[in-house]
Amino acid sequence: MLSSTCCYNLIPYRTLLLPRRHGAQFHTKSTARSLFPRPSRPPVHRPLKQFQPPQFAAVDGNAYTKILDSCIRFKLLEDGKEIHRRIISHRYFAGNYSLLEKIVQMYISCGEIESARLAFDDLPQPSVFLWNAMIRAYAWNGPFGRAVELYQRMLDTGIEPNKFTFPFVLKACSALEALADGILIHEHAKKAGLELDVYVSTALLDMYLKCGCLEDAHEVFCRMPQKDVVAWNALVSGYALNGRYQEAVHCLLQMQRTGNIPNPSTIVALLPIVGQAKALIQGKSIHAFCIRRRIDKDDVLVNTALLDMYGKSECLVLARRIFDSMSFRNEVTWSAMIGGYTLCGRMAEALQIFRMMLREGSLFAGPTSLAIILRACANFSDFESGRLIHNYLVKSGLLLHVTAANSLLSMYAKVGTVEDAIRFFDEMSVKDTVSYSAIISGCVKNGNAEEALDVFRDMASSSSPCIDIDAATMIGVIPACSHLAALQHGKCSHAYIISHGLTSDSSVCNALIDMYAKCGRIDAARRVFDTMPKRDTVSWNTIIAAYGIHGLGDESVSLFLKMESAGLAPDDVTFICLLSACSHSGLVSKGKRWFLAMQETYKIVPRMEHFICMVDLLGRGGLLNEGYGFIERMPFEADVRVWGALLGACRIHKNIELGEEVSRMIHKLGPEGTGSFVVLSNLYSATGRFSEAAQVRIAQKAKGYAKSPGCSWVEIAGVVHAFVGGDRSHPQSSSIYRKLEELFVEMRRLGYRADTSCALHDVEEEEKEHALVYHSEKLAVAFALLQSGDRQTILITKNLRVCGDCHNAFKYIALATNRTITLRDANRFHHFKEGVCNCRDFW
DNA sequence: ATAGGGTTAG
Repeated sequence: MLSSTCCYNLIPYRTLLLPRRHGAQFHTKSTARSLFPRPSRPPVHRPLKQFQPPQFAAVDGNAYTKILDSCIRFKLLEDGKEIHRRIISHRYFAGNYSLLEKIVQMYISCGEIESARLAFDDLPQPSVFLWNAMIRAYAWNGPFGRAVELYQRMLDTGIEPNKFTFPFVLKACSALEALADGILIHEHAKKAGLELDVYVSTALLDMYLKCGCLEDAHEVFCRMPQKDVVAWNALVSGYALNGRYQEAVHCLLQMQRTGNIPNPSTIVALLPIVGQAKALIQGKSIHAFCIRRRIDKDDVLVNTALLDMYGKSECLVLARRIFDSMSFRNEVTWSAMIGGYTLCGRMAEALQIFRMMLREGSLFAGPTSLAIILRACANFSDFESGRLIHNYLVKSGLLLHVTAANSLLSMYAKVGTVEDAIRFFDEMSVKDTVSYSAIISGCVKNGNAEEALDVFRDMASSSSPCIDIDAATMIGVIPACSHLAALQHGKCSHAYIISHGLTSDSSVCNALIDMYAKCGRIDAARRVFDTMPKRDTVSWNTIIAAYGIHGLGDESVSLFLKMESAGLAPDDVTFICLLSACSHSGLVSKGKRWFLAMQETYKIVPRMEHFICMVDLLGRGGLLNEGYGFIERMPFEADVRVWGALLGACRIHKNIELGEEVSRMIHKLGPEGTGSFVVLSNLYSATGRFSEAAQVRIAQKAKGYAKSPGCSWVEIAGVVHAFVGGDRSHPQSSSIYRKLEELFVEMRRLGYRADTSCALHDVEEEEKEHALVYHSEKLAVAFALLQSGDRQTILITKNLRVCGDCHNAFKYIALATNRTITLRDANRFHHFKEGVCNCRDFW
């Protein structure tokens, strides 16, 4: 800053020190400034000297002290700096510590923490007051770590902290969630006999709550000599923020019993968790309390919190009533209303409110509101609205806001195409961890796991400080490994998780269990499950499903029973996992019993998915007619997937009459996807009715449904090699085909005969056999045999279900090569060893 | 007071 500007700035002090000419009090910074408007041109013609007494050194410290007081009060930085400069240049003041302390205070009040610190460090012996001021400055503005550091230095210097020091440094600990430091400071406060001071104990309470140590917080609270509403509110909000609904409500009741009346802050702290718990009855009674006490009158915060609570409890009528009755609404109010409609699946109203917000509310929709509306677009696959919001984001410049951009990215990843999402991702000006995580999981959800791993590699090599791989990222990456059955990648992810201390995160472990199971390593999956510190419902569901796809249904059932004794209630997904496990292991009667128990004992209303499992269970077990009757007795109309399960079973058991009947039902519903066409066509082929099979194929083509090509892949030394049927694109194609020919000679010698009923077309036997030879899984296994070491287990993954001939062929391949081969198809695992497969004879 | 990325089943 030029000194001329400083000269000008010095003018006001004189005025300030004079009696109030304007007869006005200076209450705030803004009034102070408005009373002294800056002149439009730099007042170089009014040099400082004009205001200096004839002998500068004769100005005593008192005058500067008074000027500095004004600087502190009105945050006049430039003026303060000038005084600082003068004090430095005149050694006369060098020993005037109180003046130098004022300099530090001045810098703090002007928000110049670094300058304050420099001045502070120059002082030989700062007073306790100044230590406190400096610690407070860090505790309020950050960096919070500095506050703790300074506190430590204070102790090292031999200064006793007082009742002001503790609250400040504790506030910094809260912000850092630095529990260890907090506990140490608690000890110091105890020793200093200040633990029970109102401010210290309130700060301790707050620190423990922010660090999630509710028990310690409660202990501090109990010992507080006077518990005011503020302390009670702190406790309520602590429980609420940590998701402890029961304790929060209990605390509210206790508070009232001891004569403390909840105020708006209490209500606003409590309501979010009431909404989360969907505790509508409690919510209503809180609402009634608000009406009785009239604390909802014209209070935006209380009303918005009430509205949000009703929205989260899916009680839109009451939410809307509050919304309509509010005379003043802010952005949060509108967003909460939109969020409520979104949660209940009412897109039209959600969008309507959003438009109203822009039109009537004369509000600018901020990043948070847009995140909510974009989530609505994603949930309802409303791509068009999403694009409109994209426009709005571009126009308003909010696209530069990472949160808003990430919401948009996630919308594209969920409802758009992977290409759109990737294009948008590449164009994002700022990317952070969330952006990367969103695109990775988006790719996986759209079936492009390879792309996901590519993005992850980019992410890992990025040097940006905003990008660090966290638990949520890994939860996106691990399923990519599961999809590809890329065990090496999965193991690397596991290593990363261990080395970065993420093993305590249940969701990460759940993803790992799933990954190991889908990569054929049920043993490793179980080890993760057994060693994880805390198992939630998803953990149990995952391990039950894991044994299910390995055909170990009995283990699934016994885990289900263990889940109960571990004190976790099974949910609807648990039963889907359990029933499909029974189905894959042929445990028909057990499955039936659990389906009944689910409704009677566990009071779970079966969803479409449960019926799919049951039809699959009955159908695979050969009880085709029972399956048909089961569908007819369903309480709601069966969808394509339920009939598809039965059709699949008809194919396995070669029941053509029922198959036709079922396919008629499917066509009545209108085919979704291509599955039913393929299954029906294969059913005809399997029973030798090739012309019908061909007709189905033609009908499928005519209606524009393409069959997704069968594809198999295998991971060799960390690289995934993929094959489609008859593939000759692989660089080692010729040796693969040669290997396959060799294998066939040996397999035929052992008794293998091609099962041509699986071939799709009405062609000569020999030609059919030829088509079967080059099914993708056979190519993959030939390649794997060429590449992998002698005794290694081979894992092949296929996107569709394995055909009967390949299933049979794999038994002979395992026998001929004396290997264990695992084949994971769209449905389950097949382990081939010494000429047999662990799965029951469904083919 | 609203709040971006996340695991299981079919």
